[in-house]
Parts: sequence; C-alpha cells; structure tokens
Amino acid sequence: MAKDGLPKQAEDFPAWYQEVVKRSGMAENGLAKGTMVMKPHGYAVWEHIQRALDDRFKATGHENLLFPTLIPKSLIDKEQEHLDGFSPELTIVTIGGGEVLEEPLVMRPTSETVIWPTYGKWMQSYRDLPFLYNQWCNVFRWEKRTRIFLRTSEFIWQEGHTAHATADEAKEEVARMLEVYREVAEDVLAIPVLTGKKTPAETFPGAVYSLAIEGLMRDGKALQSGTSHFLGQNFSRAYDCQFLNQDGEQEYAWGTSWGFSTRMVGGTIMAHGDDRGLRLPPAVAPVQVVVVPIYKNDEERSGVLEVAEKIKTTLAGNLIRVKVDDRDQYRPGFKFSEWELKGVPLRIEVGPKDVAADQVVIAHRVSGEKQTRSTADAIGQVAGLLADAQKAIYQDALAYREANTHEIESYESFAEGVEAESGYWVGPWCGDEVCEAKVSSETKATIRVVPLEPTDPGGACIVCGKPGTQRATWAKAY
RNA sequence: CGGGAUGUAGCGCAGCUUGGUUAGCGCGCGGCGUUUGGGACGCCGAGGUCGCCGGUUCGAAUCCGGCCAUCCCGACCA
Repeated sequence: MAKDGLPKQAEDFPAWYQEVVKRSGMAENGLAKGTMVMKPHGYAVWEHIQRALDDRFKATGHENLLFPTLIPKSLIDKEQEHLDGFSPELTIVTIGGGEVLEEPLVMRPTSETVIWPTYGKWMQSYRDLPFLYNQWCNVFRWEKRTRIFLRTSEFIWQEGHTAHATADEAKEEVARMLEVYREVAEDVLAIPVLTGKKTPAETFPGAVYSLAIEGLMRDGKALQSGTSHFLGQNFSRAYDCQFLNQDGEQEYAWGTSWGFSTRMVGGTIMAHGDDRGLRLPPAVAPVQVVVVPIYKNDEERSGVLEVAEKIKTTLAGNLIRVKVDDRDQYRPGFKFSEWELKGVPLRIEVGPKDVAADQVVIAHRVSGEKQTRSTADAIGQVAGLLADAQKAIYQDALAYREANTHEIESYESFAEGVEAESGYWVGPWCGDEVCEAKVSSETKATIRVVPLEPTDPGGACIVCGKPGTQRATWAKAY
C-alpha cells in the first residue's frame, strides 16, 4: 500500500488538498492564471449539487432566467457601497471589435447591478410582485491568491434575485433560502453547518444584513459556502425600482439575493476526505458503486465479468450509479486504490471464488470495512448501504465538529487556542467592531456567524469585558 | 504589490559549481510476453525549441544581462 501515497492531511493539509483534487480527477488549473478546469469527476459532483438546489428552488416557487455576463460599468458605479466592495476584484473589458469602447464593460462579479434596473422596467404594481428568479452562471472576481474550487478568478454558481412588495416578505425569503442551503449542505453533502448572521464587517456590500452557512473543514478551518442577503431597498433606490403599492403610493421594492457556488465542491472534499483520498457522500458521488472483477485467465475473466455485468444491470435498473471496471491493463489492487482515491462509496469485488460460491465482497469507503454477502443479498442491500454511508459520513463530520468546538474561557486561552487547535470558538461579544477587529488582527480568527435570533450572550465580551450582546462563533476561515 | 524559491520529456527530478561534441534517471505512455483476491514484472520502443530574448565564447542546459511564468510566505479577499 501507499506506494504512490498522498501527502498526509495531518502533516500538510494544503498539499493534501491540491494533490487529491488533481489525482482524483476533480479539477486542474486552467491555462489562464487563477482559473480552473472542472473535469468530469468534479463537474458531476457539481451537477448533483446543482440538481439538489434547483429542485428546491422550483419547489419554493422560483424560476430560472439568465442575464448577460457583460455589465455596463456605469451601472456598477451607481451603488456606492457595492462598488467599494467589489472594485478591486473587477475584470473590465475595454476593447471590443478592435476598438476602445466608449463605455467599459464589467465581467459580472454578481448581477445585482444589472438585474435591478431591469426589474425596474418589469414592475408597475404590487400585483406584479414578487419576482422570484434565479440564474445559473459564471462570475468573475480577480483574485490575488487563488485556490482551486475555493477561490478562483472565474467560478460557477447560482444567484437568486428576488423583489418583494414588503420588507417582511423579503426577510422571509432570505431565511427560506438559507434553510434550503442548510438542507442541501447537511442532507445532500453531509456537511453539518452553522447557520447564522454575518457581522456588519462581513456583510455583502450593499446588503442590510447577510446570513450564511459555515462548514468546518478537517484542518479546523471554517468555510463559508452559501449566503443569503436582505438587500432592503438599497438596490431598488439606486436603480429606481418602484411599484404602486396597495395604498396607491410609489414604493421602492424590497430585495434579496442568495448564492451557492462550486466552492462547496472544495468544501465537500475538505470536510470528508482522508489520507486515502476523497470520501464522497453517496448523494453526490458520480459513481456510487464500482464493481471490480478479479481473474487470472480468459476463462475466469468471462465468468467473473458475466456476474459483474448482471450486478450492474440490476443496480442500474434501481437508479444506482454503478460502473464495472473491466480495464484489463490494471490489476485489482491498483483499481481498489484508485476508486478509493476518487471517493466511490461502495466497491463490489467479484472473483472466481465468489462466482463459485455465488457471493461477492462489499468494501465500504466510509468505514473501511469489508464484508462477504451472497450475490442476491448484496444487490438487494446496496440501496440501504448507500443510505447508511450517507448518514455515517455526516455523523463523522458532526463528531469532528463537536470535538473541535470550544467554549471560550478567557481571551488569552482563546488567542492561544485558536492558533494551535483551530476549530470553532464560541463566546460572548459586545457587538463592537473594534473588538471584532482586535481579534482578527491578533489571532487570524474572524467571527463566522452570530445567532439568527437573539440569545443569551452568556457573559461579558471576551475582548473588552463590557456586557455581551450576542454569542459569536470565531474561527480561522478560508 | 513586498520577501523567498523554482523553470530541463505528460508528471517528479538530476546535470549547472569547474562550458565540450549522443542531455540523463524514476514514474507514466506504446508493442510483445508472463501476471491478476490491496498500488505486478521482463524485454523492446516513442517522447526534449533545457521558460523566452539577447550577450560572452571556437563551443552555452551550464557563465552574464533583461524579460516572462509558476509556487511558498506576507499584504489583499463576501
């Protein structure tokens, strides 16, 4: 074993991540700096995430549409906070058709600035609202330091943009979509997440407030992966989107926006992977079951492959994503390692002895266990075993999070602890940005979330000692 | 944008100090054969503008100058 092993997570997590992403065939660097090529194995995971989200968007009454990638620069300039927030990250097209453009075009970093002026043309009265639209697209953010899946200059996501007649309705939407994100993260990607509100310092530029889900990676760092923003009337005012309300008055519409990106593919890798490679939750695994035939000669080969194909046909008929690895140039041991690297949840081994005894060996990626079952039992049990694996991998991640969540005893112990142990550190905070900034400059940890609903802060601010107003969760983050 | 490092075959590297004629090794790749229950082995073979431009020299992967790119650390970052 480990003839060609990965770097160990415990020794060098970033090296492990880079290697596992490349060797498992998830993605590689693009030819332009800071970009990435999502390869079939990685894109398939994204497609499953996409499906899970899109089904839930439709179920909550949303429709998809698509705005152009290019946004006139003047539109971006209209919302000052938004402009300030994004300015350094903008990619701007200044030449088109060989001529310098009269007005530069911005490659969208997100689409509020082009969607809101358009929404303004579409809304006349409260009867037209709400607009519940979403788009699947790529966005561009020039990054000085990129990391595959986690931060690249171009990435794919969905951005929902809704317009409502009342603030309360918009706030409900923001909460509803955060819940969709939580559900997809936990039930589909098997990543337990904290849900909460961002501090003003971490709020989306132009939003009134931002909600987010945060997952904990296996190196103890947090990853923000889905965000849902209450825009208030900020964008409708900037782009003059008014409607006639029930009282016959012109009113600015209330907005939300929410996004979930391919970054979460990286999150799935880092939340579940181990030293042998990926461990993919069955719900998003491109291949859920791989059948590896074992044989010594042509005669054994044909007998074993016959059984393998039969297993495949039956499972595929039950909508299980199954593959028979009948490549002749690799031996079984090599295939075992390769599919483990790729994170396939279940492996069925079929050799001559098994064929003779009408049995197979089932190997579990999550637990690492192997068991022998009659062929018929094995086929019948696969769906259940996949469901068990989905639960087990979530439980693993949950146990990890619980073991790495610390109650803050004192500022000193927190400052030392967060360096050494990372993980989540929870404690009272006064709500002052000065205290927040002091922590981030002295420890590299930032406030990931504060609770959605007011809770007992549980004591005095860990930084300044004034009365706490809320319980904050700090962590080092990606 | 600062500090450091690296660019030689698809990947990982040696060679450079002390210039010299066919530029090497491992993995991978192609063919043939033996193998196949945890990363097989033998033989044969294909594959290189030595990052780019210029300079020194009879002669440059090697020395000198400039440029470009990538990686790490920092700053920056929803």
